[in-house]
Amino acid sequence: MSRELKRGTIELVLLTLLEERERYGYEIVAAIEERSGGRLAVRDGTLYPVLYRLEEAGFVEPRWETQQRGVPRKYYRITEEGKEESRRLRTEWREFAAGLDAILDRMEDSR
Amino acid sequence: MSRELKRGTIELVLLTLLEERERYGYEIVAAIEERSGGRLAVRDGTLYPVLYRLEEAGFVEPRWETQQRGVPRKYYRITEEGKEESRRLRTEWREFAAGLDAILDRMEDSR
DNA sequence: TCATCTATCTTGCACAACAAGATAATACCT
DNA sequence: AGGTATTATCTTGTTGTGCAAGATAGATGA
Repeated sequence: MSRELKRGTIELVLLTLLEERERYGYEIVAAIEERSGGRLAVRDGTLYPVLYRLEEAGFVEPRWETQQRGVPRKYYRITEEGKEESRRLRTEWREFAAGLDAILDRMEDSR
Repeated sequence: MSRELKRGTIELVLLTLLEERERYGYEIVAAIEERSGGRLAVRDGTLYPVLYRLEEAGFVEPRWETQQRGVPRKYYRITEEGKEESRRLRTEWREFAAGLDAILDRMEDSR
């Protein structure tokens, strides 16, 4: 899937997945691929910087968890501000998609 | 509307509008705003470089038209390759939107 | 011991949309 | 005629963000 289309949507995807429950980065990478039916994919090198941006903005809060077995994981929890931002981004996405579809819908192959 | 969301979609929008009929740059700016119900907007400084990219790729062909009155206009016509590209981008957009919606749809406010 | 897996993190790059402004021809108003 | 506004195209420099590539490190198993 084109890199450009993803722009501006990854934050919304992360916040949405974190609204369901706490997750750690590596887990989110897999969740995105699975939940989108393989249509979306994000590299971990992309994901971590996004999580830092969200953290700095106060939308998520991290918590280290040392496992019985395996490497320590950094779990992220969404904040109230994060939920608000998620709603805002979701609305913006829907507005955008509706606007674009309004242009595409006149094409003969349009759905 | 956020700058980032638009990324990668402007070429599709232009090709779609040009599939309907020949248009010139300044006209396209207005058409985008009108047809999207005011939800999308693109500046002319953004649009012209996109048209050059499309021209260089062989997806559109320009033609100068000197008006009886007013400044000369550069009309763009879509090529066969351009129509193919338009279909390809349209499919890609729908796949992407479907993938993203699959993630969003589990949220309680999800439509 | 060595490879593999899980997991986090960093650096540098690419590229598209935008702001801001330049240019030019014409139209309108006084 | 002169001055301002309108239509229209084009250019330059900035910015943000996704990605490739690689580093690090602990745990596990052959």
